[in-house]
Amino acid sequence: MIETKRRGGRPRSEQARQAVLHAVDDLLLEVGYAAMTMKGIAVRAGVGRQTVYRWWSTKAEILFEACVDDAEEELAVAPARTRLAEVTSYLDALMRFLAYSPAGAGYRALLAAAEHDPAVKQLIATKDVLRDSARAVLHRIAPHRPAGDHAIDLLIGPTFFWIMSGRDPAQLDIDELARSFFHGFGSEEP
Amino acid sequence: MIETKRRGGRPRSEQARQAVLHAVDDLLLEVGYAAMTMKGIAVRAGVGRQTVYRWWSTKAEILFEACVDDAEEELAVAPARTRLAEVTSYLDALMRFLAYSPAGAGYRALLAAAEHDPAVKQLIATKDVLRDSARAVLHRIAPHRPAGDHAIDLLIGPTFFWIMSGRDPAQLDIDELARSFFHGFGSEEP
Amino acid sequence: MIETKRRGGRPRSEQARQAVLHAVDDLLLEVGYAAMTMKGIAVRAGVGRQTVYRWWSTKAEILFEACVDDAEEELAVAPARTRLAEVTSYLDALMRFLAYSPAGAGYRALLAAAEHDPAVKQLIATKDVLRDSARAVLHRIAPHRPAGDHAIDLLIGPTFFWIMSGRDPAQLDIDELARSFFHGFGSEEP
Amino acid sequence: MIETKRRGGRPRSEQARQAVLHAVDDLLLEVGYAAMTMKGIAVRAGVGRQTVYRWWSTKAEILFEACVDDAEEELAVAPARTRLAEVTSYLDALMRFLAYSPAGAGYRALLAAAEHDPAVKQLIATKDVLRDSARAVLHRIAPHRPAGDHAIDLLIGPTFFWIMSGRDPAQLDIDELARSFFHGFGSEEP
DNA sequence: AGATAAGCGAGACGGTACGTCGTGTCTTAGC
DNA sequence: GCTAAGACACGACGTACCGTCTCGCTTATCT
Repeated sequence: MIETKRRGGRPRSEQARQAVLHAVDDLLLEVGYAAMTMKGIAVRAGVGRQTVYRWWSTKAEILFEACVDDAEEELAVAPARTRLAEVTSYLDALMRFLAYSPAGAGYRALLAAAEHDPAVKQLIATKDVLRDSARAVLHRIAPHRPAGDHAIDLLIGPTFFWIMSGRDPAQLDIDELARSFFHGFGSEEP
Repeated sequence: MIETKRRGGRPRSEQARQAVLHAVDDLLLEVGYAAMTMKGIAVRAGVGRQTVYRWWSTKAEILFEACVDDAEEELAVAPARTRLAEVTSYLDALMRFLAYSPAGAGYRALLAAAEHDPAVKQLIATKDVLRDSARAVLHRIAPHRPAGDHAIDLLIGPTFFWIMSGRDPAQLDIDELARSFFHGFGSEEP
Repeated sequence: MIETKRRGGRPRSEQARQAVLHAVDDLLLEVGYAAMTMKGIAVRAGVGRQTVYRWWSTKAEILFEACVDDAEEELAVAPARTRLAEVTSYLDALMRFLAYSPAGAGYRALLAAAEHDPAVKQLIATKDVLRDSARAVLHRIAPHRPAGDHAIDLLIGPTFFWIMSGRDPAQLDIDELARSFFHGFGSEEP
Repeated sequence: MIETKRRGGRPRSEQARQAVLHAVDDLLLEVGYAAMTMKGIAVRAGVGRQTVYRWWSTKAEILFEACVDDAEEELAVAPARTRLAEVTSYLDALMRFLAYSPAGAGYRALLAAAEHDPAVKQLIATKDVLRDSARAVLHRIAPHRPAGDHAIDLLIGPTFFWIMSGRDPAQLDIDELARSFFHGFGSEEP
């Protein structure tokens, strides 16, 4: 039996769990990650503080649980006709995720928190949604290639840097980026 | 004259200023950005808390002032014989800065803080050391090109993403990255 | 039932309350009222600062709660054989209270603080231990009189002024004061 | 020569001295003794902080200098026809001084501060305006008596206690108090 | 007349208490 | 035995005032 041992007692309230996850989603957009507190989450969810601490250690854990599923879904793009279209479509999804999606906001907050806290770094390493999504795309457009990290970084890096350095997402030229992915800086000889 | 207006009053103590900047440098390495507090900085610097608040609003501001000069210096690479060597050399400096340099640790902490605080985002936007350094390199290897943001992102992005997503810096293949910068994902047709 | 409403939540810690009251008692004697701080009280009591602020607003409130019971007890004198003996005995208790008793030191500090802070003035007005004690004595020696404020001031005033103006308590002639209370300044015609 | 030794240097600014004394007077009424700060006094007087500290150690010293002359003057009553009138007139002046006069407010603040600070106690002991004024009255109405402390306390005490315990000054029966000063609590035998 | 010296307003200095807030733990009553 | 409520010890927050110091300047007396 995989079922966890339970010897009586009130079972965990799924309602409380959902309330906490939604509270985190809401608070992230309303006040931002830094101003989001465990106390605030509990109050917003209408839940006791101990109930929060019983199931999660930090706000990062809650946020991770709250946004990882959405993130995976948003980064999974449908196959396209050409390889260029496939990459373009993926980069578009990536940009939208990082720049506009609530789940993406959560992910960015977690990445930032990871920079300040090794525990968070370890947490998000358990499910690398960004690299996984890119790997899937690369596997489709070049099934005979190993799809190593190198290609993944080439694919994600420029868009990632654009967003993370605070540039306007609307001014990112996805098409040009997709072309450069295949052709590089230019035709000139290095 | 650029001279600051002074109508009496004790002048600012350069000694106190240096003590605070050094304290921030030290504390960043010793306890990390998250555990660094304004109070801790003041105590470590042997300075009154009001003196810190008088000249800086947040620890981010202090850290920015403490590491921006070093960052600029570390990212300025000497010209190389070939364009490939130039890029390789730059990517190496970039990787070392982001992954190993104390100034780079400060910069990463600031980037992360910017994700949580718009004020910090604005602060680091006043002096984009990363983009500026890449622009300088690109100007040398392709003087006839405008050196737009697109090329900058292609150059920095992959390395930046590698480091920021927590990968081992030692396993980053700088040479391959430099080649790909010129040639793209590969010879295959999109 | 007078019972306070309680719908869950950890109950107030009587231990913490006592610790705070004792800390105030101790600190008043050790460092004096002026040097006594909310922070110092909390530390001395081994209690969080929030716990102090949760139940009291100012050090004056704590001190009031800490010494009002003792004050009442010390000012309640046993009935004596003659009216003169009764008054003498009361004035002696009053002098000892104001000049030597720890509770009296607290009361003097509160009277002084009331002079600087209307809130304290209002606080000590809720339980006028001095006037109450005098009223009790006057009621015993002259049950047929209304025991108005006038007589109370005649009774307490001289001793009170002697102590509050910093004179040596030992040189106060209680017997003479008691006699004067009945006979006034002297036999001379006004 | 009593003149202080001075071998050159700018003389003390009488204008600054007056500004400080007036600032203290004003601030005492506006914000009260407790909220009055050395910094606030300096700012209000338009004077450097060091200038205040150069001539006075504490706000109590300034206040003492600012109100002692007025106090003496206000407590000096003109001779009256009868001894009863003399005492009544004095008690009235005493009540007005303690309850309504700005100088009296300063004096009450100093008395209160003395309760918290021995230095202030010592300061106001150098010039006991209350006892001095009462002694003068007693000397006039009973020149053949030594005018010891006992009579002074009988005279001042009741009014002093009335005011200091926060009673409404308007409800103090000066005439009754004056009569009682001569006759005591009543005709009953102790 | 020039030097010397002390007072002046301004304001930064190292400290420390303020009252508030968030932390993670605990102890209730209620379901 | 999980829940909501809320008190607990702890410590950082940013502000205010402490008393001291260091500026440039002014105003006097003493060579």
